[in-house]
Amino acid sequence: MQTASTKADRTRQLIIEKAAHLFNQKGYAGTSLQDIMAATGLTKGGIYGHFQSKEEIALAAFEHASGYLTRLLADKLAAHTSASKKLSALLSFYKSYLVAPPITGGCPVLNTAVEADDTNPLLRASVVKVLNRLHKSIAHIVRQGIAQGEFKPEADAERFSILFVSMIEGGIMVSRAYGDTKYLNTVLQQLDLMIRKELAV
Amino acid sequence: MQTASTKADRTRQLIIEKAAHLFNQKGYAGTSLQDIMAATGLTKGGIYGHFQSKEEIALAAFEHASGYLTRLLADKLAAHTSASKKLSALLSFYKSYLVAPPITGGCPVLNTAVEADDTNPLLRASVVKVLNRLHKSIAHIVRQGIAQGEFKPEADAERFSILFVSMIEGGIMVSRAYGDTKYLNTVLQQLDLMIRKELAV
DNA sequence: CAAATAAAAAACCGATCGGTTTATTTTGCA
DNA sequence: TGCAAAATAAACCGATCGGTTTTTTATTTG
Repeated sequence: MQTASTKADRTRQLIIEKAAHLFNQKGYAGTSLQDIMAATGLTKGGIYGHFQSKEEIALAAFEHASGYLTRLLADKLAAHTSASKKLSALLSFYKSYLVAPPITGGCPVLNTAVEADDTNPLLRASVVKVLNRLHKSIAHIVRQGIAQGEFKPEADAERFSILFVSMIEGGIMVSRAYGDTKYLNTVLQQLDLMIRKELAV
Repeated sequence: MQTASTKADRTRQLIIEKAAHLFNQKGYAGTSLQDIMAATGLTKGGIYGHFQSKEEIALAAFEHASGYLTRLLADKLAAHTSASKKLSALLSFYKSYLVAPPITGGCPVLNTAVEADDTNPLLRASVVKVLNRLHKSIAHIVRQGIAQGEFKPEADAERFSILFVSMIEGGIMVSRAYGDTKYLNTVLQQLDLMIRKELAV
């Protein structure tokens, strides 16, 4: 089974990657076809040969960005077997998030959720899917930690994953608004404390 | 000293109020002059007699929205003298935030911060001002609680206010993405726990 | 290497963008 | 109540919006 990387496939991928950065920085409404044309070096005809609408590009771009981050994250997790080390790996992943963002413009989930919640049902649905995956994987780590005897049996996995995601996204928003990593760092530090005090036996 | 409420003043206020809801729901880039015209019943000429640009409207609208929320919040605080009751009042304020949002479209600080952080320095600066006021007032409550003997002397006021704001904003984002108050409620519950376990003597 | 096919450029489309100018209406005050 | 001033409507502006059609150029593949 070959990758069948035709010119079209590569061009489509180029559009998605460039658009992902643009949408993440300037938002869906704030990014124009002209922006995407300039970033890819293509004309409208070239772009619309691969996509039917701007929204289709945005959807593909968000799925690319979130998929990429999810893969990065999964790699960090795979490096450890201990549940608390997995959670620590997540924290260090987000610690480097702002200083060297994998996708320019902050967290695509946060950005897309905030813009799309009232205006774009398809994008919102895509955000919910990603959030579900994230929650599921964090809750799974906690349950695994309980099963392995690392975490207290009465630890609430769902509850912890909700706090984990909310706190990090909130910290990213505040830190980006200030242009100062201090806020996210404080949140990450608190999460580390919660892991050691509330989860660990 | 009379309010000097001329027709112009009232019209300007109408534009600001209608625009605040529009910008908060659809964002700055996603809101057009046409939208504001439809919401106010004015034509472009009528609007541009009061403002010089769309950005000026957005700035005034954000300051109106955040000022309004700040005042609502200050009222809740003024009803109590105990520091822990003040913090609880803040929690219950945000608990009713999603079910009956004072400004349609969620939290203006969150929405504006996410959209403006990379694109609009003036709006971003205005967001930072509001965040600073919020942090200052929460930290002040904690310090007051320490002085009144309600809270532990070693409690870290700055740190708590960072966690407070980040957690709530993160919870709002997640709950709005899902269309389910559960996530914000979990965060608020955790904050209540932190107040009783980490701050209270 | 040539024919068939796919991809991209170029030109074009109506609608809408933010913003301005000019006329008209409404307001407030003497 | 009438008149100046303020407020708004109406018409207009060039630029840009997202999207389509047509033509040219690359890329396949037999």
